[in-house]
Amino acid sequence: MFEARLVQGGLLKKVLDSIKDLVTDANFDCSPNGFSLQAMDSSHVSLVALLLRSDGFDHYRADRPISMGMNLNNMAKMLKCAGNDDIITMKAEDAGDTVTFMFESPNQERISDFELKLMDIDSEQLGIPDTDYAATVKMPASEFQRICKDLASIGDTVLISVTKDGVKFSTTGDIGSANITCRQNTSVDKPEEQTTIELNEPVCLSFALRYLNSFAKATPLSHTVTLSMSKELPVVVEYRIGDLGHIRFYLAPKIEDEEMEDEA
Amino acid sequence: MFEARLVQGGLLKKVLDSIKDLVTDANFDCSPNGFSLQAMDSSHVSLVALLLRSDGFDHYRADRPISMGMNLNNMAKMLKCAGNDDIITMKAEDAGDTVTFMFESPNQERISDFELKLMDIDSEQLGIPDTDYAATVKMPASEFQRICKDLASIGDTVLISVTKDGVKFSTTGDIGSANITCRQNTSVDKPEEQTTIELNEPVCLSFALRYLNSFAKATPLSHTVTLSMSKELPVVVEYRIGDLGHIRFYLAPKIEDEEMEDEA
DNA sequence: AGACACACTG
DNA sequence: CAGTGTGTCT
Repeated sequence: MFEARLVQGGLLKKVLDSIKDLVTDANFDCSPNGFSLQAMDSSHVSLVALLLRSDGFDHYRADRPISMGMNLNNMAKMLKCAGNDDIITMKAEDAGDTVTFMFESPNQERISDFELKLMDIDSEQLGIPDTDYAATVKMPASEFQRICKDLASIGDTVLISVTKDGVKFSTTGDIGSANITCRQNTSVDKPEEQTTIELNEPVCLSFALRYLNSFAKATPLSHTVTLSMSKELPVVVEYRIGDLGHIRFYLAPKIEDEEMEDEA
Repeated sequence: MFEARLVQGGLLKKVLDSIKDLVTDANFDCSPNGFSLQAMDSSHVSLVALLLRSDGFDHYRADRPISMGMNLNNMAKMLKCAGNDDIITMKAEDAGDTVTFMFESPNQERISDFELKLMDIDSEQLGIPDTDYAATVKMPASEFQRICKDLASIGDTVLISVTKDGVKFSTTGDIGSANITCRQNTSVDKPEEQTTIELNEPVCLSFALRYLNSFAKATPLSHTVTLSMSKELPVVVEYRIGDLGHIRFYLAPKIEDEEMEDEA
């Protein structure tokens, strides 16, 4: 038996909106630790890892670990039927083939329950090592989203260069080129408006803007985003979800040779 | 000679927006009692009945009853040319083949008139008996609209069950199933946010969500909607239009056998 | 011309 | 919070 109650149901709605365009089907793992998901995007290029910790829920019970395979578009469709301030409860039997979403309006006048059919999904759970990164940039999520959107109108690849002073996003395309530099600023009043850089070693990596723009759909979840990078390793784009957990996106950098392949 | 002046011209715009997708051509009846329309939708499944009482207009004159056949899409197109707070006056000669819509901006700075060609339309005027219903549900129109929209994303038929405690909307589809229950609440401060149930006998009827969603286009006309139901009889979905009249939609329930036909 | 994003109002 | 209306971008 699995049961999880989240008073801030709107968070779950936003979580699904942020990954349903990237991943079509995925297994949610319900364990005593929490409610989590790890999946490759449908083109098998990037990886999404979601964790909602059990202690972040208002009630949580997972008698034994179960895995629930869902079509994320269908799940999102059902969650759209919840109000943004509804309380959402998920329930599933250990051996059942459905999951139930219960929505309670804040005043309890309206109670809905939606039953979604589960599906069997092959999934390779990758072990993701907890690395120390050469550079970690923390910046306002909306600013990162804006930059990725703007640069995508010029080119399709962004070169991210981090030095101790700041982070530079560069692209080149048919019509010209662009560089956007964000300087470190710890001086701003509000922490969520700060851009901070932790640097062990300067890094300089290229990524496909198309995926970064997909990741940026998680912007409504958090004021800030964290980019963690090391040479030749996938970037980690992380959005914290209140005190509930986080969603992390992984994307391998483009290598020069690969860029040529893309053009072909 | 027919002439009717409505200071709240926006109401007429909304009325047309709410029926033009359901009914393409219809006769408006202009009589001393008021301005009314009764028509089947284009697939001959549901029925629309509109009544705007003469005393709700700011000026009203109908020397003798006339019937004006119009293409509702064309009429709606013309009304779109009126501002939402324009004063609208309709005029027609007894034997003419056109109707004139006059729009006056609130400050009288702009006066337009649009002439629409009338057409001959066959119409069978059905007598609608004034029944006592087994159950009448009054609820916020926006909530009804939301429920019909949400459920249509899951299934195509809704089962409406009314008991003295509340009204339950249920559907089933390929991806799963859903139930939304609204409890009676007369305690809320504002009457337009209340859900109230008048019950002689519990009822349980199925309807095609497609039509209910068309009916719900009338939501901008009123804060509340009334659903009147009796076993095996068409549901009446009524929106009051200020103190001007009402618009009523009728839809026959699905019978089990009919549902099977739909699948074929 | 249509769709999306933003800002505003109920 | 949600719907509407506007403005912008594709």
